[in-house]
Formats: sequence, structure tokens, C-alpha cells
Amino acid sequence: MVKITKNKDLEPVTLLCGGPEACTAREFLSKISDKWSILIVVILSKQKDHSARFGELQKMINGISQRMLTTTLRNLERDGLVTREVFPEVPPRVEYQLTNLGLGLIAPMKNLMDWIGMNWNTIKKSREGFDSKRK
Amino acid sequence: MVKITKNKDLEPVTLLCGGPEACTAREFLSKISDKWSILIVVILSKQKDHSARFGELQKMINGISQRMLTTTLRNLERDGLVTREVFPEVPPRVEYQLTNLGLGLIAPMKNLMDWIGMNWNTIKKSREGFDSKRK
DNA sequence: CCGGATCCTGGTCGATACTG
DNA sequence: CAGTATCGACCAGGATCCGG
Repeated sequence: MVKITKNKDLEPVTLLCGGPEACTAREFLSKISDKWSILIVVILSKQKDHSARFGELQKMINGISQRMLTTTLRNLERDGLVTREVFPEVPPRVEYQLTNLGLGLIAPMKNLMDWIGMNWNTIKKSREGFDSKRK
Repeated sequence: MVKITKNKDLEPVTLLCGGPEACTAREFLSKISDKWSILIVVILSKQKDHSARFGELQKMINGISQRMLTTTLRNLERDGLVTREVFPEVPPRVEYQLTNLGLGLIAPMKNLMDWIGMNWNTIKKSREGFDSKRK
């Protein structure tokens, strides 16, 4: 439970955690901003039927380890953002598909990414300036 | 450089990293979704003049260590989201203030947090269902 | 083809103590 | 008051091997 207080107000106001807003948001944000989650969601959203199989995803995402792809997909499945369907074939085939929930995430996420895209140069400039001042 | 390929298309399409979209987004997202950054930005946005001093922030954020508050504020300053102003007084006083850039982040971030808020119950339900199936 | 199990490394963050 | 410095615990995530 994180409490915040107004400027000169001694009464602590539980705004951000407990009143379930920013704290859950932070929890979820930290989940999807891990190394691969958004990337997978975005990639799936661009696939036919918003679905792809394990091996395809691994080929599409250059650099992800098998373990991380597995665990990331598990987390997305756990959160209800993707579904996992196993086809009882030989060799086995597993399809991952974005749910409606997962699709709904695309829009607000895109807003944020657009903002980042628009301001990325500003941020980079700021970093350069900051770093150069620091010897 | 992460490359993705269209479904049955062998030509790799460099959509996400290099075409500076999702990769920079991911980099920035991972920065602001660290343990405290968004919280600080949101809190500052609610302050008079969007500014507060070090000690105030520490009191408002229950649980943050002095070290993390310092380093988080440094990162925000480096990215140009907040400014840091030192007043040459005794005892010293340092004011942190949200920049226009930082303020601009509030809107898209709010969209995302609203989405999370609206869908949080669904996500929690999904997690419970998933976890209960797993013994 | 898919992914669980195990080991190991580097980075993140809290605790504590010390300065201007 | 507002930091910096140092230490250590913890854990995300890569490499590798194995199993269905």
C-alpha cells in the first residue's frame, strides 16, 4: 500500500495503491514491458487470424531464447491475452492466438508508442546533453 | 535488430527494431515501468506547479529507499521528463518539476492505465482460472 | 516440434553508513 | 536536507540438456 499526500496536506491520501489504479497499472506495466511481451503481442496482431505457432514466433523474433518465448507466452496466456491450442499431431503443433482482450490492448498501447515515437528524438537529445555534462 | 517475417513469407521484414518503433518503445517502456518511475511522474503531475522537493517525494511514496528515489529522479531528469533545481540555502533544498515533455506523457499513459483499470478484473479472473488449472 | 528442468551470470534494488 | 558509497540478496533471463 503506497500512500501519497497532497502538497502541504498532512492527511495521507491512498491514491495510487489500494484505490486500484496506478499500482495495479504498475504491476501490469512491468509485466508487459518485460523483454518480449509487447513485441509478441504486436507481432501476433499483425499475423493472419492474429495467430502463429511457436516455431514461427521464434523465427520472427531474432534473439529470443526458447525458454523466454515459452515463459513469455505462458504469462500472456495466464493474463488472458493469448490462447494456446495444441494440435495432437506428429510432429506436435501449437498455435498461439491473440484474444479479444489482447487485441484491445493494441489501441492504447499504440497511443503510448506513438507518443514515444514522436518524442524519441527529444529524449535522445536530452540524454546526450545530460551525459555530456557529466564528464 | 529484431526481424519479423510475414506469415508464409520468407522475406524478413525489419519492422520493429531499426525501423525505430517498437524497439525504442520497448527500451523506453522498460525504463518508465521500472519500480518507481511512473509513480513519480503521476505524483508530480498532481502537485502544485507539478513540482516537489526530494523529501516530500520520499514521504509521499511509502516504501521507496533514498537510493532508488535518487536514481529514479536522475533517470527521469536524464530523459528530460523532470528538471532538478538546487537552491543554495542552508539546509539545502532541491525541487523536482515535471517538464512539458513529462506532462505530455501523462495523457497516453492515462489511456493505457484506464484500459488496464477497465480490464483488470478480467485479467485477474483469467489468472485465477489459469492458476487453478495448474494444480 | 515444443517445452520442461537445471545451472549460472549480471543487473536491480534494499539496507546501512557516511558527507557537504 | 539531500545526497553518495558500499555491500549483499534476489531474480530475470541465457545456455544447455533432456523428454514426450
